[in-house]
This record gives sequence, structure tokens and C-alpha cells, in this order.
Amino acid sequence: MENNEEIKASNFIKTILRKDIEEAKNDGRVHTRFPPEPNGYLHIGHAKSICLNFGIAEEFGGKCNLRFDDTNPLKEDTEYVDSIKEDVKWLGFEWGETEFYASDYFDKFYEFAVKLVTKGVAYVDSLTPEEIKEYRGNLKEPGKNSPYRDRTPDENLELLQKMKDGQFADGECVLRAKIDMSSPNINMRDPIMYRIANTEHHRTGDKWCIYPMYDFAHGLEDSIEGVTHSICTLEFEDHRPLYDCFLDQLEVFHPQQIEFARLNLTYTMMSKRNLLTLVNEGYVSGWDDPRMPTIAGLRRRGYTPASIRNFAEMIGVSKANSIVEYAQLEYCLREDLNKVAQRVMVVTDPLKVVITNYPEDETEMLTAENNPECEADGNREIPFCREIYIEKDDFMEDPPNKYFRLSPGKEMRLKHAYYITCDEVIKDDNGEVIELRCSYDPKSRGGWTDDGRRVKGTAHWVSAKHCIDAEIRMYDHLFTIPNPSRRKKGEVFTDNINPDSMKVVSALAEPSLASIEAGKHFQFLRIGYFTSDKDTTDGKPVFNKTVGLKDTWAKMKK
RNA sequence: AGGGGUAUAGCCAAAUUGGCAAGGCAGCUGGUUUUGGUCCAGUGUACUGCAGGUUCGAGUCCUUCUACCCCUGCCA
Repeated sequence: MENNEEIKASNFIKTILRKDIEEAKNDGRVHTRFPPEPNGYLHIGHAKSICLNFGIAEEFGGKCNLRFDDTNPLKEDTEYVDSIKEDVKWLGFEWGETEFYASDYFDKFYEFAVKLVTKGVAYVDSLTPEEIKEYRGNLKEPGKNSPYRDRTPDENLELLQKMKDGQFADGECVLRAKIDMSSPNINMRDPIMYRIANTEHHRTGDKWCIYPMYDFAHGLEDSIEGVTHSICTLEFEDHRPLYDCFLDQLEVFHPQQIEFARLNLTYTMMSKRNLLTLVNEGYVSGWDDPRMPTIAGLRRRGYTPASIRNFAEMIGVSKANSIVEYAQLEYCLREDLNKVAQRVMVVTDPLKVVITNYPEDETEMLTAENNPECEADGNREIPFCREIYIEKDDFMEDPPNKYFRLSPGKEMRLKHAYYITCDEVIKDDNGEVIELRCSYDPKSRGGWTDDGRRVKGTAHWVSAKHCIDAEIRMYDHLFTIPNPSRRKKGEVFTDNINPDSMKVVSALAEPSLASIEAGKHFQFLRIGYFTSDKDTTDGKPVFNKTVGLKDTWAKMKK
């Protein structure tokens, strides 16, 4: 609901924005962009950036461009641009009719490069990659000038043309900005603007064999699009002088780069490289494995766009490195799912209960509300009969204090059905409880009596005669330690992978779940939120455990 | 003396020009409840990284120090 004004948290970026608007900088325009490189799948960290950039545009009446920063054909692919578009759309953001591509500006970039060469502030360097590295110096020592640094503009122009024309092999030469080889900021030591890559680009084909580097291209992309505030992550702080430098020298519209801290989450890993390893080495089933922090993974797991957007709003934006507790994400998820998920009954670890005083062949239909949080969702009918299953956990032969489920001689409510009392416990040869004999109170139909009886415990159940099989995939964190990127010496990140991050359980579900489509959210009463997986077939639903319900009883037991 | 950043409760994070240190998550207590869910109410000694200084008054200004993060791709 957009009409009840949400109170949005303040952050340092909005403070800058408000000031800029007040001072009528850029005529008071606010224009941001989300600039993913199409070389991998988006994850929740990107979601933070998406929400930030699109959110700002929305809040300040501006625009946000979706721009693919596709300047490196070696790593990029259309597969990724498709998935990125899908994910942004799914999160609920719209970028208008135009999607932007850095590759659309390749001609302009080249013109700008020619201009800088003509000005004498860029040159073609013929050092080998190894030599360039050597000449760059290091953190302690300044670099030294390339012997090719003083080539004349005419000479450079000619060489640049040849680079463009494909007269050089990969790595034979590069175009560099002539800045300062002794700068304490290594990015300023004559950064490379263009490199040669005789590779097809997924959008420009074989038109180009030279491709611009991030530092040269990015500010220009922003400038060309009229972006006012170019929001990126902290590691680009050192690049800002360069960002400014190119724009100043070219005398073009000058957006402002602002850096914020990327998102880290406990028990997860965010680096694209490591995520790729998880996929390639089979630790997970793919980019959309429900345990992955990718948008695709979260979606399949059952996360909702609203939950992720709300999370992004809730955690705020700052420049301090931080690790957000996973519980905060889960809170947002439960908050949303509680409002929308239909309640159903599913037994994951069945214990048979025979209701001895219930007629042998009778089946009756009982009314169950679909969602107590939303009356409009209505009711459904569920079958009840003499034999049912309840959760093993809901019975204890020798219960501790404050256990108010079923135990010998005690009464418990079956949700939406009847009160039952446990009369007899049947065990197998190993002494394990395999069946309960109970009696029900016909007066308690619907799960209530008006005689003032206090029946505290309520359990979910399914009818033995009518229930269906369901596969449930129970998930846990992918890593066993809160900060898997900060591990002990000598360990690789895969050493901390949780071997029990997925357990497949076959469960018994109420018959209404017999034919459902994928991607539906449910609350399995008293267990948690579950979402039907794409592996679901007619008659055999497959569910992903999205997140458990808060369980204060489990906490008490500890 | 490389450079660039950041330090506010277990976690995240606000704080107009210096003016009693928000809020959320987690935790804990109660209440409501046909989900031990939801909901409601309550709940914190934060020496604002340390040490000094300026000031009637400092998280905000000044100085010293410490810890952590980022930078030596023809990646972004």
C-alpha cells in the first residue's frame, strides 16, 4: 500500500541528495543507475544496491537506469543479462522502455579517447603486461615512466587507429592515461584506458577488438546518461580521483560518485567467485539452488520481493563494513509470509493415532480457515476419519513440566477437529512408540467446547485415509560458521560448508495440496513456511522449506 | 610518515547549525491466542574505539593514538 506513508530511514546518501536538491545542483534532478556487469547471477548484495538506486529515484522523483556494464567480452554473456533483467523485474522495479548498455557507447568512448590523445594526456604503451606491472611500482615504491610515454600525439593517434583496426595481437599494446607514475594512489599511475581483445562481444559482435577499461568507461557512461549520483561500493573509493579526472579533462557533464558498504550476511558468502565454485563443483545444484544467496536462489527458496525490499530498507546504508545477522532477513520473510501464506496441515514425522470411539468407515468434512491473518482468504474443507497421523514430537510418554501436547491420559486439541485423549500407547519390540489409541469428544467438533475446559495444546494432523505424499526439502545455512570469508589459517572456504544444509523428508500432506503449481507459499501449521518447488508434479508436490516458524518451545527445551 | 576509508548496545543503524544518544533485529518478562505462530505490553549501567583539549555544554570541533577494511588485473 503506497498511501500510508512509510517512514523511511535516513542515510548519508539521502542527506547528500537533499542538500544537492536544495542547492539546485543539476537543476534539482536526481538520476541514479544500477550497473551490473553481465558476468554472473545477481545476489542479495546486488538487491541492496538495486533497492537503493531504484528506491532513491522513486523517493526523490527521479530516474534510475538499468545499465549493463558490458565492457569485457571475455567474461560476459547474454545468459546473464537475461537473468539480471528477470531478477530486477521480480524485485518489482521498472526501468522503462530503455535498457542501457555500455557497449552502445563504444563509438563515443573511442572519440573521447582520440580527444585525450590529441590533448597529449593519453598515449599508446608498447610495454608487455609483465613490464607494465613492473613499471607500476607497488604500495611502498613509486612507479617509473614507460619509455613509450613521450610518444607524440600524432604517433599515438596513428597507433590507436592501428589498435582499433586490429593490427595488433592481444596484449601487444594498450592506451594509457598520462597522469602520474609516482602517485601514492596506484590507480593514478597511468591507468590503462583500452586493451586489445580479439574477441567477439555478445552485442557488438566483431566490430571491436579494443575494449575500454572500467575506469575510463564508467564515468563516461554515467555522464552520457545524465546520471547525477553514481552510487557504487567502497572499493571504488580509490578510483574516484580517476573518475573525476577523465570527466574533467573531457569537459563533459560530471556526475558525483558516492560509495557505500556492500552487504554481508552471516553464514553466507557473497563473492561471485566463490558462488561460482559452489555451482561448478557441485556443492549446490545451480545458481538457483534454494540455499544460494542469489536472487534466483532466494526466489526458489520462497523469499518474496516484498521481504527483500523491506530488508534492504531496514538494514540501512552506511560506509561501515558490517555483517548483518541472517535472522534479520528471516524476520522480514516471516513478516511478509505471515500475511500472505495459506495455512495447511502437513505431518513431517508421522505417528499413527487410532480414534477408538470414532465410527469405523466414517469420513466427515471439517472447516478450516485458510489464513487467520486474512479473513478474505476464506475456508476450506478437510477430511477427518478414525485413523490419523500426528507429529511424533506432539506426543511424549513421560512429559516434562509445561509440555502441553499429548501424553498418556492427557487431552489435546486437533486443530479444526476434536479434542482427543490418549488412552493407550503401542510400542514395537524395540520399545519405540508406533501407535496411539485415543478417544475423541464428539462435543468438541471444530476444536472447541463451551464448557470452560482448558485445552492448551493444539496439534496439526492429517487423515490417514486421505493424506497424500509430499517431498519436503529442509534447508539450513550453507556454512557452519557465521563469517565463512574469515576462516582459520590454511582453510579454504569449502571447508566450512555445512554437510547437512539439505535434508529430504517425505511427509504426509492434507489432500488440498494434491495439485498445486510451483512457487506457491504456504504455512505448514506449527512448522514453518514452505514454497512449492518447480520439481512439483501433479499429485506429488515438492516443497522447499522457506523458513521455520519461531519456536519458543524448542528454545525452552535447551 | 605509501594512499584511501571506517569505528555509536550481541547485530544493523539514526542523530537540524555542538544542546537530555532514535528505531529495527536478536535476547529476556508478562498478556492474548483453536498455530508454543501472529499480535500486544514491558525490558538495556551504550564511559558513542582509546587518551587528551576547546566549550556552560562534544557522538558532532581540535590533537595524539589504536583496531579493522580496501588498493600493486590488459576484471568490474
